[in-house]
Amino acid sequence: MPFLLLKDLPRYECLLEGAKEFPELDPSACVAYLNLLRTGDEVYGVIERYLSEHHISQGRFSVLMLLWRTSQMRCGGGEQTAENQGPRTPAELADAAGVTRATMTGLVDTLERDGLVRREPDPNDRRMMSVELTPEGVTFIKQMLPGHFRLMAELMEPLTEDERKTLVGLLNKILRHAPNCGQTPASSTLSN
Amino acid sequence: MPFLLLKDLPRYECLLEGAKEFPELDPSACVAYLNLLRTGDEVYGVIERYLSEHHISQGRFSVLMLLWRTSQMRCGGGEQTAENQGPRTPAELADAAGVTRATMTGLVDTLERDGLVRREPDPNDRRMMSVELTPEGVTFIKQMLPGHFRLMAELMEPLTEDERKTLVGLLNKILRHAPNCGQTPASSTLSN
DNA sequence: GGCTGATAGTTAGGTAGCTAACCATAATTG
DNA sequence: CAATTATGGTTAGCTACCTAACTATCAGCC
Repeated sequence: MPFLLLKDLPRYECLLEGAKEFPELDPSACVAYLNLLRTGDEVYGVIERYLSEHHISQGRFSVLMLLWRTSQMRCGGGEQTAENQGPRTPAELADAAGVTRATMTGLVDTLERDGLVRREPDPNDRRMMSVELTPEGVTFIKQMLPGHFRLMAELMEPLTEDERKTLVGLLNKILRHAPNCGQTPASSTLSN
Repeated sequence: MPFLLLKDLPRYECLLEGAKEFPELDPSACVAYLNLLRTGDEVYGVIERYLSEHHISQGRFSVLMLLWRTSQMRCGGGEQTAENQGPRTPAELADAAGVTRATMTGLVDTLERDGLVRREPDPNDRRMMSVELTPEGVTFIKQMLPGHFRLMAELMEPLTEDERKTLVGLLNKILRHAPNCGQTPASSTLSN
C-alpha cells in the first residue's frame, strides 16, 4: 500500500534550503506531516503482509469485520432495531467502510466468490441485498482476529501507555482540524 | 484515499469488551493504531483534494517532485556523479517512490500523455529510458508547490513546535520497530 | 392511480497498485 | 566467444478505488 511517499524522507537541512525558495514551506510542519504518513504507511504495510499471507486484503478483511460485528450484535440480545443491528446491505457497508457503493460491489463479489459471504435479497425492499458471513467466513475471521490484534499490539509496543495517550491526543488535534484545511486560501494559489 | 478504515472508530469500551474474548487485544494499542491510520488517512485526503482540483494525483505529483529535484540538482553546480543526480530512469523513480517498475510505467504514461514529462532513450544503455520534466511540467510543479507546502503547514498548525517534535519522536519509535513486527509469532496463529 | 424524485446495486471506464512474464540489452562466467 | 545471469521497461491480468450512468424499486405527492 504505497503512498508514493519518497522512500528516503528529505533531511531537515534540505527543507530549510527549500524554504528559501518557497516561503510557504514550514520545515517542522513538513517533517511532522511526512513522518505521520510514513509511519502510517509502514504499520499499514505490516498488517497488510499478515493478511496477504492468508490471501486477503485490508479492504476485504474490513468488510468481514463489519459483518462479524453485525452478527455479534444480533447475538447480543436486548432490543434490536434497524439502527443498531450494524451494517449489512452493500450501501451500509460502503458507508461504514468509507468507500463508494460501486467499490463495495467489487469487494463483496470477491468475498462471495471465495465463499466467505453470501448475498440474500432483502424481504422488505426489493432494491436491497443483505450480505452475511457464511460459516466459512465466521471461521476465517475468528482465526484471523487473534493474530491481527497481536500484530497491532506488537506495532505499538515501543510506546508506553502514557506515550500512547500523548500520541492519540496529538493525532486528535490534527484530526479535528483537518476538515477545515484547504477550504479557501490554497484554491487561489494558481492565480499567481 | 480510503483505507477502508471504519469511519467511526470503535469506542474504548467496545475494545474492552472485545478484550474479554480476545486476550491478544490490547485496547490502548488498538486506539493508537487506529487513530494513527485514521489521522494519516484524513490528512492525506486533504492534500489529495487540493491536487485533484488541479487534475493530478498524489502519485503523479510525487513523480513530478522527484524529477524536479533531479533537475534542481543538475542546476546546483559542483561535481555531478551518477549517484547524486537524482532519479531519472523509470527504475530509479520507482525505487525512490517505493512502487514497482510496472506501476511507474503507468504513471509516466499518463504524465507523458498530459505533456508534463517526456521520455528520452538513454545514450549509454539501450535498455534504459530517461524521464524528464517538460517546460510545461516545470511550470506546473512550480505553481503547485506553494499551495502544497501551505496546506502541509495548515494541517500541522494545531500543534506547537514542541508538540511536533514530540509527535515525530513517538512516530519514529514506532517506525523503527515496525519492520521487526510479525516476523515469527503471528505467522503461527493459525495452528491454534 | 400516475407521476416525479430518491434510493439501491451494478456496470463501464479510468487510474493506481500488485505479480508474473516477456523481450531487449548488458554484464558475468568459463 | 558462447552461454548464462542480471537488468530495464513494458505488457497482461488481477484487485481496489473512483465517477458517471444505468435499471429496478421505493417513497411521496397530487
